[in-house]
Amino acid sequence: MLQSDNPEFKFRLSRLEKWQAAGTDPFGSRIEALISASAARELHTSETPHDGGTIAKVAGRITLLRDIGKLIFITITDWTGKIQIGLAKQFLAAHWEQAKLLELGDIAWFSGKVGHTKTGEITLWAEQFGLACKSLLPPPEKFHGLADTESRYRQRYLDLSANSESLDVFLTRSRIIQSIREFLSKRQFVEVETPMMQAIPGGAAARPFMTHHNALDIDLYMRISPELFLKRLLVGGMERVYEINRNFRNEGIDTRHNPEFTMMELYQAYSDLAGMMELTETLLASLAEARHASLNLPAAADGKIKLPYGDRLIDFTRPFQRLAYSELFLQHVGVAMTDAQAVQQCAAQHGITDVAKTDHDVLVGMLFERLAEPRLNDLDQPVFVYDYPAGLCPLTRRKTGQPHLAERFELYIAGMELANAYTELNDPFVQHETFSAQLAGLKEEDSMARMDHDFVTALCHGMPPAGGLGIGIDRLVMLLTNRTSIRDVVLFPLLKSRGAGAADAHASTDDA
RNA sequence: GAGGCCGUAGCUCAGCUGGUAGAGCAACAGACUUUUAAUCUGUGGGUCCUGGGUUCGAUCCCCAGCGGCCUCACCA
Repeated sequence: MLQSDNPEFKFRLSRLEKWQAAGTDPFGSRIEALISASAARELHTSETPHDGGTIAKVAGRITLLRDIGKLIFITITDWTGKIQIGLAKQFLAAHWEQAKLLELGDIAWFSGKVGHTKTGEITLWAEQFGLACKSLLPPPEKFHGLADTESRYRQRYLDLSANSESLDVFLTRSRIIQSIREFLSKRQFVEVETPMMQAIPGGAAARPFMTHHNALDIDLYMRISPELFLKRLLVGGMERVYEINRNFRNEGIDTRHNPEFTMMELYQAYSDLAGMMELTETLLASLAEARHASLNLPAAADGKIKLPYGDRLIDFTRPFQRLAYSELFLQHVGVAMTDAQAVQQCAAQHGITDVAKTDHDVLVGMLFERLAEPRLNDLDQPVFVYDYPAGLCPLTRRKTGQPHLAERFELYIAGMELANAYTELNDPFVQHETFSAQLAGLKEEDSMARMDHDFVTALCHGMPPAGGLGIGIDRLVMLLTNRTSIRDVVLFPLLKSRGAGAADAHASTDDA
């Protein structure tokens, strides 16, 4: 049997049987006419008498229970908050026995007048109540909640029900994504879904997950990016498209990387890098402003919108800082990025091997990541880094008159790469060449250049000039909810399995 | 992949120099009609992550493994 060795389970099971003996289904069904805990609290006014005014019916999980004899105070929690329920023997005479059966973790409904206690606590004085669902296992500690990180990730349902901050993060995540959809809808973007299983994993530089289709007997890859499909839609005349969905990258896991992560990618015909910069800045500033307002943070005297992140404040006030890649390179690496000889020398000095055989732009990229990028961590303001070495950007339009540069920016906030945008490459000749040319010193999966003939054919049919943008949604949520680990904003982050039989996510609660 | 830290009751955590484990909450029995993490009295509850080793004796020391967190490497 389930949990047959667990004494706690057995005690709760005996309570369940008492409910059944009284004619109550312990795993009940639909409940009508409910209002939320916060709505019920709002029914209370300064004129409301102690023993209550308006009748309300609420339901939720019992998170606190104080039985003081002929009176029981229960705090129930739903996803809008908490409300105290008062159960008095004198008002519930016939059902008092059942009131005494309620215990922590049970889900129950109560209806009665909303009043308050002598200490002023808003209280629904129950006239009727019922069990909605019996809980057979004890909830986490009522005061400290569930603190063990591993349990919080493996048994997220306990984290959500015991830790209100965690629930708040995920409700906020949903609101953020909804705001993004509304923002893009106002700008006439349409949302689409493109394949997550792809024959050629394109659009980014990352190792893909492989899978296999049995009936067709073909290997497929989980997508690392939707880019090449979204751009095909531009060719087809869908002038403003976006997708918010998962990408999969078979790489290391840390506080900023989960193997599956959510990305928003959009493409806008007849726009360009500058258009993407304006869109990004407007979108992020408005999201930050909304978050700032919902946190009830005091308005700064200078009108700036600052949100706490870790041990600092990030200033989302427009305009964001803009720094040219070449200037950052010169400043932090110490040589001009166009000076091939100096770059080689410098690379060798920093322990990079095979300098002579490695492509110039790749060396520049390595030095930049090593010496310049870390300095962006120190900034308390979002910063657009723009005009990347062309060799690193095989899907990006070259800068007019400066073919060694690509019209690309990356947006860094608090040391995280949050967004990446291009003026899209629509020249099929250049695209064919960058797909073909393996940059010296790079493995194929690191180069972003995998030949996709159909994509080149699409470009031959003509893709309007366009701007493209990708925003890491998980990281954005991290920033806006002040979480420094991506696992705190992904509902079910990938963890190692706990081994056959005993034990994965449900080790402590599954069949004995 | 490397290094550091961690794993003790359902939950949150103590545990000294190596001498077979404690608290709070939760549970169980009882008292209590205005509590706020209610309070009070009493009771039960342990594969000290797993497997080896050292030792008269290991939660503690050593080795290996499993899992988690952090830093780094790779990446977004």
